[in-house]
Amino acid sequence: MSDTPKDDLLDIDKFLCFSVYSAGHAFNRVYKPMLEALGLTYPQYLVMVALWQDDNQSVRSIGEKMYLESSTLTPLLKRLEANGLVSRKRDPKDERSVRISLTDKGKELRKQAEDVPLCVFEATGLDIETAKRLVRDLRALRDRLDGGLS
Amino acid sequence: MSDTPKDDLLDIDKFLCFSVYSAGHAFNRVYKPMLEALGLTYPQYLVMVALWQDDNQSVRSIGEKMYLESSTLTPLLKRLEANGLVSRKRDPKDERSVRISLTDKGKELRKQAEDVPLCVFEATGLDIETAKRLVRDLRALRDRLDGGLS
DNA sequence: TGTTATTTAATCGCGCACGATATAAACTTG
DNA sequence: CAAGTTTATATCGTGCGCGATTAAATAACA
Repeated sequence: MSDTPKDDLLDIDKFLCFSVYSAGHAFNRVYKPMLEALGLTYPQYLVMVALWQDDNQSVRSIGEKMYLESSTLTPLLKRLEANGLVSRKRDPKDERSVRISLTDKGKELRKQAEDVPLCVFEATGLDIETAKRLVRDLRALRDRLDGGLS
Repeated sequence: MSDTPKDDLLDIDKFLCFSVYSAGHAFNRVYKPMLEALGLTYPQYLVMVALWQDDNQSVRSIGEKMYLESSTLTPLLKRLEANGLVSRKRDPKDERSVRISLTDKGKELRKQAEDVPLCVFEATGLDIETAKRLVRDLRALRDRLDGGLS
């Protein structure tokens, strides 16, 4: 009633960016205790999922899928390497790129991480349809936001 | 066809956490160049918005609204203080708490930041109804995720 | 061919974000 | 009022996340 269209816009925008921001932190808080048992952080877990889906990727390929820069990934991957989960080798066919492969230990971890997604999904309290719609909306949002920059 | 209900669940969950994660980064990327002109980072901007709405808050109060710990806010607020945007003073009525107040410069900045929200909203490419629904869903999601921990 | 331009990672500095811990003020009990 | 507890902020260490820069390898082309 008291809102002008402009106030409405400003409010929505403020809370949209913030609702994404704080929901991201909330996810982190839920994942953290579960992943601690696996010796992974939340971003490390996401990288491992990408590798479980598609092993032996270049840093560049992982970066494109995760929307992360090499300045973020290089140290993260070195930590995964130090924990014995992945190996980092220069590609013989193109020495500029580094290929990331799962070690046996890294492949093993997949089994131990098997029930994490379901636990998190239950923590969201969402039904499948709402979750699907949220995923669709957020991916479209991200692509719009990123698209405007390129 | 090939998806069992379980696969379905796992996929949705994986992408829900990731879609929030990557949308958060995308927002950051859109805000960054706009806020650079104001000398603010994205989290600093959110704190300033909280103060523009309600001046002279305690660190604790800001932390509750932002879902951030004092270990995050203290250095952030010191940077805002160093930039002359806020003042930090112990509350005489309770010397444990620190009250954060906007300086004149901090109040001035509000005008310069006035058109940021609309620019960002336009970058989202969303209509008001979709944005409102997203905000509602994400806040509910965050509260569910956080609620399970307490 | 040799020179230039592009691509790919790595490095560095800064600013979050949080858990664990510390410290000091305020409250609670006996 | 003294001793122990709870509260509010600060400090420290670790790990992202990114822009700017660097270095090395490859591609492009005159």
